Amino acid sequence: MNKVFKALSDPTRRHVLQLLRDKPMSAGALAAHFTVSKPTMSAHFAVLREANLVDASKDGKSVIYRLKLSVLEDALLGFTGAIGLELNATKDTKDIQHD
Amino acid sequence: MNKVFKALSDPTRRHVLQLLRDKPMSAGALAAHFTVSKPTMSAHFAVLREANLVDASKDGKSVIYRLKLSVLEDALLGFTGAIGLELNATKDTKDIQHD
DNA sequence: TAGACAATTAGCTAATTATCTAAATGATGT
DNA sequence: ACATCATTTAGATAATTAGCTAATTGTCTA
Repeated sequence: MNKVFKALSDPTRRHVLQLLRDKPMSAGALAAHFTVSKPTMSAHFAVLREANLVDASKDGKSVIYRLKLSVLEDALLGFTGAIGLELNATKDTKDIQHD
Repeated sequence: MNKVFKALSDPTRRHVLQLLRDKPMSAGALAAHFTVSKPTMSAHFAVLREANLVDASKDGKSVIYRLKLSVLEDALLGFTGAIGLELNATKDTKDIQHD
């Protein structure tokens, strides 16, 4: 959980997660949304992988990143639960279609 | 919001927030829960104040820290909303008495 | 097999962070 | 006024972080 919060402490990484919310994307497609260099983005991806927030799979020349929503959810719920902040997951993911 | 996530990236600071969940506490009382020095704790408090996550008020020789739950809630909801992670506040704080 | 393309690794730097001890500030009580 | 107690500030250091360019690895395709 500490790694998750460390990962979330950088705005670029939070934005990456946000981009991955809709659909998996390649490292290059993600990097295109930012002004920093590709090696810098690669380092951000490594932090997200290390926190287990994303999943990487090779597809030809590309690496496809996919958000692991449940890991994010667990970390956030773990924390809000400990704080007694009653954000509770509706878990009604029925109405949200992720293809 | 960035400052909130930066503040949350340190486990000591997250634990401080957790201790403040129940009741306001003095800097010294908070520091007593940790092994690091008091100046180090004071620096952590400064980060939490800077993020507007806590409120400090002087009471005699002591400084009393108080959690600002709504700021934490707003930052978390802002992020989960952007991600499309449907953690939603029940807001049934009826059953939780904060003095 | 050579070239092109996608991504990561290597190696570096500047800035930030967490930590410490010692000193300063500020309030209370004698 | 002075000693004491609570907390913060000053000043230093070691570790981490985000960023860069250049080089490497791996996969296609011509």
